[in-house]
Amino acid sequence: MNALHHCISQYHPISIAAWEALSKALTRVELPKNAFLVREGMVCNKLYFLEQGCLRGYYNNLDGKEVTYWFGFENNFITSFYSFISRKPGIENIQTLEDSTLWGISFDALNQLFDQHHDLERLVRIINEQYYIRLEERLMAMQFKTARERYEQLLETSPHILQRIPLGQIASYLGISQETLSRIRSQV
Amino acid sequence: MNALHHCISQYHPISIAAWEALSKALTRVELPKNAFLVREGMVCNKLYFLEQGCLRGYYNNLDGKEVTYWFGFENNFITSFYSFISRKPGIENIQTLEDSTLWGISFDALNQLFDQHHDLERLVRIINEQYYIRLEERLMAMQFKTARERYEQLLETSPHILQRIPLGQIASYLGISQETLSRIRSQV
DNA sequence: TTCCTTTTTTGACAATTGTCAAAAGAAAGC
DNA sequence: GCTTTCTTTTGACAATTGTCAAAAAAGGAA
Repeated sequence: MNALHHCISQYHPISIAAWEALSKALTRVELPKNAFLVREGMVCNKLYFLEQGCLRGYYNNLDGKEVTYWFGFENNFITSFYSFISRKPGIENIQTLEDSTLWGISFDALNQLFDQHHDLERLVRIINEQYYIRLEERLMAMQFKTARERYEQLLETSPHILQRIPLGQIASYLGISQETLSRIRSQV
Repeated sequence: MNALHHCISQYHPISIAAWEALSKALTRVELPKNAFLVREGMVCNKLYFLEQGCLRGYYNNLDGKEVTYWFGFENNFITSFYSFISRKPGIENIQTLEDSTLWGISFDALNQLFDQHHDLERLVRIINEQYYIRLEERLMAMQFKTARERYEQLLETSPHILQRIPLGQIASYLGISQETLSRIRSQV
């Protein structure tokens, strides 16, 4: 749980009371490789913090293909955001790509904590904002950069992805076919 | 200011005290068509609510082209999000596309209100979350849909954009060239 | 109205990326 | 070690989209 506390403190420090209440509400989750944390069609009731391992978010496209649009690594917050926020079934699956250790908190427990600890709600607001900025950057890249540029950007900003994730999933994440990504890599 | 109050209440009701404090902190801004609300290289110090009119967010790409990635209409919240949150200069310009009326609040004033009114911070957290979901949907479309599909989706979800915005800017927003969009339109 | 400016469309061609199929390479199990 | 399975690369070709240039259409101002 130290990793979570350290991660939190980089966003916004919270009171000891808030941290203690939060700690009590957390459940430890250990999953082997290729297990599912969230399945499509279900309401996602938990927000997770990933202490160790890695995961991907994907959905099954109409044509039957898996579409990976998201990876999670150590110290990332993980949930099926749309489902968790809207309380409706989501279309996304979240799957471990390695043996993983997470800490989870339920939607209800989190909202109760918000009522009791204003600083905890502030923390979450600030984290949300930072994740929004990241998403915005990704959208910009997707909208205005070529496949090659997106790959080179990934090499710079997240080289660890290349070492931990199969190429086909990275290609999907970049919005290109696996063959195109393979050709881009051979021409650098 | 009624429009703002109504808009807020659809996200999360706030106390009368919070609303009164917020009202006092707001400044009315009226801008003619083609005026700038935010300029690149500046720190954006205000969050706006658009009561009447429409705006676009864009930046100047390396090759000299304007890249439009965002439109705002009535009842939208408007800011240079990265700059407003991180307190650093942004690369984006925000420009009116029609005569517009907005209400603005400064970063400092908003954060002071957060300290005094927990429910106001909750409101902003919830609004942020809804905007995050919208952004996520846009990223999905950009990543996994063809130009034609993205245009048809825009026709369904935001037909008003077509009637108020020049084609070149819509094309940029969809991540395609104006010529391609023109051809897509002629083939429907 | 007429002129001038901006916006949209069209044509020709080039560049990028996708698809299908097969081969090569790497990893995991026995 | 040897299979078996999964992952990555390569080839050939098709489809999509971009670029440049010019024409057509639409909108504003005098």
